[in-house]
Amino acid sequence: MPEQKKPVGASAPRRRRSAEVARREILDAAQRRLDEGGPDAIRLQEIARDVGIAHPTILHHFGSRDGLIQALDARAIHALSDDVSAMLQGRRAQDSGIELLERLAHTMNDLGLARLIAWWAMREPNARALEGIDPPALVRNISQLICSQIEGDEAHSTEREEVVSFGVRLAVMAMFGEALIGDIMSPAGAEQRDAERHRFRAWLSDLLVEKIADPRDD
Amino acid sequence: MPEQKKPVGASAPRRRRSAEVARREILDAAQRRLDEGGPDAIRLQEIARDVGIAHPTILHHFGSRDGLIQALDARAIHALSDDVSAMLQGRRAQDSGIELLERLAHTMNDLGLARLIAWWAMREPNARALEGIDPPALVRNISQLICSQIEGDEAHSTEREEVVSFGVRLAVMAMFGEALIGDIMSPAGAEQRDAERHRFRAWLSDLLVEKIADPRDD
DNA sequence: TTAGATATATACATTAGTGTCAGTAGTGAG
DNA sequence: CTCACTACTGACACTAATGTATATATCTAA
Repeated sequence: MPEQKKPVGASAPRRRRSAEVARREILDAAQRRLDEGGPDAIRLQEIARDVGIAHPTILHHFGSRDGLIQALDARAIHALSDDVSAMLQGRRAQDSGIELLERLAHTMNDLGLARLIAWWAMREPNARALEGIDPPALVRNISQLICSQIEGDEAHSTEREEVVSFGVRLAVMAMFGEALIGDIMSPAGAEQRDAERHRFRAWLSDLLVEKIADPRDD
Repeated sequence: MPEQKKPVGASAPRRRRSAEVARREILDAAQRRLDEGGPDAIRLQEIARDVGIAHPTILHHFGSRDGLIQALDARAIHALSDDVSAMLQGRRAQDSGIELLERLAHTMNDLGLARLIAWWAMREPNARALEGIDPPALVRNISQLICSQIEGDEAHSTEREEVVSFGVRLAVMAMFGEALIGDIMSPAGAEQRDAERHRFRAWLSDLLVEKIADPRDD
């Protein structure tokens, strides 16, 4: 009798997710791997183990490793874009300082966006847009919104708009940098880390609001 | 007759470098690969081809791929450390603003330090020191120097020193961020890129000098 | 010139990771 | 209940990258 090829003992009971859920779980696991071990840690077999599936299942859902990475990029970018849209909608001038910074920091840190963007930027040093989203346009939108809030819809000069856009970009870069290397540079212990970060953001927020609100140049 | 195992045709004339030179050339090539294609592009065979050697030669000099990467890290970190030391030596209060920023930007961009640090931070999310160098201590040194320059060696308060250290860290994070994602966020075309960056740095420098020099808190 | 040291080369072994294939098992619709 | 659909699996093929073993060429020093 030929040894049975099929059942082979009792394989683990199979759990069947909807395609959507499966994709989400896989992406979450991949994100976790990226956060914890860097780009090299994104390995189909390990991700599959995390999720509790076999690695060909990942290929079934994403086509290839590259497809998975692209989906990872796309998800993060759209999360950020939605975030920004929400900001643009909930337009309140007063709380814009610290709250915007905290929100940005949250997206960069907790959602792992900073790492993802950094990795992406390393892979594609010359890219100008990602997933159909145009970062300069986002920056410009935010800048113009802030301009109009400050000056009450008056026409603002080009120089002024550039300064505001500098401020926006500084905020983004700072939160990006903080997410990636903030811990390394901070002298604070693990307990005071959060408090110190908050103080830093408050300080930065003050700095930006002050400099941008006062149209004092030079 | 057994086919000859030895000479096999005329192989390319062999160039012999000193170990030091060989190591440097290999590291340079690896750095270039990292800059252009990200971490995944660091492959022994390709690096070897760039240098014009066989890949086992790299292993001869660095022991393993990991050894090469560690050497890459070490070189960059020490370059940065030396840079900082030089700053601390050439202590002039006046030009400290824009020149320090430009110098930082140069190290981050042209020497590829930003990419290397980003990659390193992604691989070792929980590291506190690298290659025996303690970033918080560097930050503190610079902060104290700036403090004493401003206040003429008076005793400065702890709060004040924190503010200054915030400024230093903001500068580092901003230049780090600019090196990695500055191009993506900038609306400027390739020609005006440099000019715009310079304006941005000048603006940031003003911002920092202004805020830090004036001990006006709240 | 010779001898030792070592930088470098060729050829090969090994492994790890992606991708393929053919079959299995949940699930929902009729 | 049956059937079609597809998420899922195990086994395997393939590739590419690291690392090893051993030989050779080139430099320095005596």
